[in-house]
Amino acid sequence: MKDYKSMLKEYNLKATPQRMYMISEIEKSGHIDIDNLYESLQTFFPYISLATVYKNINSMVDNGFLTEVKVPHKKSRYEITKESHAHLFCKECGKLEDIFINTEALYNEAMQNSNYQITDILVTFEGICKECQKLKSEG
Amino acid sequence: MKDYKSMLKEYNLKATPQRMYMISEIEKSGHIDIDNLYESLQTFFPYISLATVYKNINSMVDNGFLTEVKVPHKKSRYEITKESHAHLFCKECGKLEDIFINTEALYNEAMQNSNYQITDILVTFEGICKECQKLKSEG
DNA sequence: CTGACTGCAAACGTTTTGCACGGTA
DNA sequence: TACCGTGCAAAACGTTTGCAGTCAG
Repeated sequence: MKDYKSMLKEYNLKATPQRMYMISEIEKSGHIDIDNLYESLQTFFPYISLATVYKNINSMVDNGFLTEVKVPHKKSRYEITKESHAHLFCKECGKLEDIFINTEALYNEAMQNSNYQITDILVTFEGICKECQKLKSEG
Repeated sequence: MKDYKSMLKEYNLKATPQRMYMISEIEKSGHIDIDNLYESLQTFFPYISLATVYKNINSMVDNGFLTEVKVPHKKSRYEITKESHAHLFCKECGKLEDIFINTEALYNEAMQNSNYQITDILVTFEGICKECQKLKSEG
């Protein structure tokens, strides 16, 4: 298992087996929602409580170790906090992927056209992924 | 009152007083969440049910008359569907505003760097609005 | 050893549903 | 008149809380 212990310690969280497995699952899937996370945890921890999953997700989000990603028409998903990036969301299969784009122009445009002091830019591209395009064309 | 009747008819919805007032409130505020909408409806319809507000919001969203806007750490807000635009969100006071930006470059970048067929781009700028900046500096 | 974490059950807030009545078209 | 929309109450969800026992540091 990766060095999840020190990752947690860095964020002042105790390294319990449940938490370490949560992190490994989130890392593996990239983005995961509560229900899928709970389900996959159950194979390792048959008696784990949904409340525990919520509590851990909340504390990890609160101290910045995880980031919540709101998705159109779906439950929120969680990812390990990393450098600023955008998301690709497939509205056919619900898949969510990272995409790194340059938001400097956006930032400048928004700063010029508003009187906000902008601190973050959230970008989600909605569309159809390659696999779903193929499925549709094969019909 | 504006021509809310024909707006609703266009979307195959019956023009009830409750719905027309809902639309006028959403239009007036730009973006509104369920609770505030319910509250403002009560001054006109003291016996209106929250369930009615939900049912109407859902049917209007379902057929595209309204659009749901997900906001960080807040309940969703609803706006009358209009041409593509981005949002400014003040994380101090929670205000949400429209901002029109050019997303062509973004679109091109995402099309080139992914194999998605992109249909929509959701952009939210998070920051601090002018009024809250002032309040903070006066602090 | 102590405080933090876990699992369970209950509580809570939000949203949806079923139904009888009333209003729109 | 027929059907859709309304209000009410109850149900269904999703999430949080309180508590007693356990574990990580």
